[in-house]
Amino acid sequence: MRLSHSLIPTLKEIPAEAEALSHRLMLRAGLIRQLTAGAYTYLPMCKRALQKIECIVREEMDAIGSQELYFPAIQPAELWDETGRRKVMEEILFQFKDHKGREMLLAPTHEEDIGELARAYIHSYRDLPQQWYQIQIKFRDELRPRSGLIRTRQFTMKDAYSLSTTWEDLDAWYEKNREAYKNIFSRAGLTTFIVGAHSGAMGGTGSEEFMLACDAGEDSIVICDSCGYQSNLEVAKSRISHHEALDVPPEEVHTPDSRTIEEVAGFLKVGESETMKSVVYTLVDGEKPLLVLIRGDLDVSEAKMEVALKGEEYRPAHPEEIKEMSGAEPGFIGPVGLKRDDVRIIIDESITDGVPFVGGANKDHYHIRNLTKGRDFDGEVVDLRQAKPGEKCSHCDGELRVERAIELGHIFKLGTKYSDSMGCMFLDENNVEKPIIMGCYGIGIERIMVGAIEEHADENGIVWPMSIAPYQVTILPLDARNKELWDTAEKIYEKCWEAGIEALLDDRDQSPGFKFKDADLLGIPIQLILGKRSHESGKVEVKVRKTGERSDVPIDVLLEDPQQALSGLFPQP
RNA sequence: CGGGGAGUGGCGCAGUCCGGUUAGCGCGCCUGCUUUGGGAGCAGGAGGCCGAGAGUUCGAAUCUCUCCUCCCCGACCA
Repeated sequence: MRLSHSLIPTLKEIPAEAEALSHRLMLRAGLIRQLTAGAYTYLPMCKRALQKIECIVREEMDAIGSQELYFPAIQPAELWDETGRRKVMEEILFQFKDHKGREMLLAPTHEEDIGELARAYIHSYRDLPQQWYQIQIKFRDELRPRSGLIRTRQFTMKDAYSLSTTWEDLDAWYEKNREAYKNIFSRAGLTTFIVGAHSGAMGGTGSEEFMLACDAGEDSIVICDSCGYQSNLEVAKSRISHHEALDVPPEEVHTPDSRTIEEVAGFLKVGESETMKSVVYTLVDGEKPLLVLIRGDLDVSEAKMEVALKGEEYRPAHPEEIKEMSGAEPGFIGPVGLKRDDVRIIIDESITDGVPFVGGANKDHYHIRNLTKGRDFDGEVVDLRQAKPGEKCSHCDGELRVERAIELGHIFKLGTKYSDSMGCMFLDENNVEKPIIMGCYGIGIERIMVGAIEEHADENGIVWPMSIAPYQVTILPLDARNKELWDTAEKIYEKCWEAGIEALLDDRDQSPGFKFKDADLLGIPIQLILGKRSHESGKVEVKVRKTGERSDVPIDVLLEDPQQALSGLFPQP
């Protein structure tokens, strides 16, 4: 590509809307242009990088025996009514009617299609196992798109689905995909963490995420440097120290207007860790109250809550419901003296037997000192606590640290959730009908690109890993009036393409400084610089973008066999 | 959805509080001349219904109301 006639609109100034590093660089390097919130035009440089990424993903998927197919993005809404997910995912669905008035939607994901396809074609254990995948656009009307391509309303996903007859076979596919993912990310030049994750509404029996540490990420991961434990913060385990058990009688105290933990602890002059937080929810099924108890200085992880409730739906209780359940306003709730006797109580492990805490009295403006679990109240004990940096690792004596991270991929053991709801059955060798056991494996294509920019960029701009670079080489003839030098540049450019090297030629009439700055910003791995001096001595200067290293290569050597002349700078086949 | 911020040529901004010639600056763009190893210089030029609508006024980018859009934090996020 010749830069003189290219759509690579680089910017000297940083557009005001961009904060994330990758977002700023993508705008400055002319990769993307925003059309509306969460929807970007992918300009040529961006499109090329994405295509490279897709190729890598495709190769690795094919290598594990996964078959590529392609589902429609437009879907009949009934398909989504079948699994109930039209309702569940309502907020993020783009819905519309076709010209006949039929209700349609743009697919935010494709499990329904997999189910529909599997039940149509898979009938026997002889058909299994199989894995299907696609690289497809997804539409999600995100509540808040953000940070350039990190969270958008339409994006490209590679989603794969394994179909197995047994749980052991699911494990095998899960492992194969896990390995393929490692290959994909390392080939794309990314350093990823594999962390235990929350399966969320996807259901299933286990899941892991592939994360890239970066400030612009939306997730937090917990890392223990001494034993290597890694987890998504929302499900991370940690150890905390507990206060001593004491046998002191409960005592009601007047705590006027002290509602929050901070106010209560301050009023009674005790530490927040000596108080107990009571959070009230309503279980949607049956509208029953749920009381969650946790130490005052700690927070509940919603993800752990979902796990504890095994997917049972819940919502924060309304103030009237709280009043009705406890007899007191929010702020004075506790486990003792509740109005209703059908309150389900779940207790975080931070509330240990025998340790006295200050908790709500279920009476306005009163709390109770020395509430003690096992003596005054009890309930199901589960781990609900969100880990914090500085806490002890649950596996060793190390200290946990927390880093921001971006989720690049997620692998799930789905199990039979969709097979059950959509009737995806097969007959086994004993003529017994069984549900297909599924796995599901996703990768955000754009996020690989964003991750590569985030991980490798320096103060001068993007630094593409060779494997996903839009072009491998950029040629910079510095003196537009020097006809001979210009011709050499043209020849090198032609030769590169003949040799299978994707080259960019900066044939614009610009100053050397301008070309250098632009080349660095664009981040093409190799720069071939043709200046007057080196040209006169028959040489081209080769600059490696990543390291800044420079070396000279004779022009005739380069023209003879560019691949050979630049070998060492290209990844080995 | 809660909180905060912003909409003025392609990009970055000033002007708005306190209404008043022709809306200004830098970058980019066009023409010419000079320049050519880290975003060149000079000269000339093109490009704007100041987010939309309604109102107040002799007069609105500026004041009032309504709406729309975008960004950031949070909530949410198979």
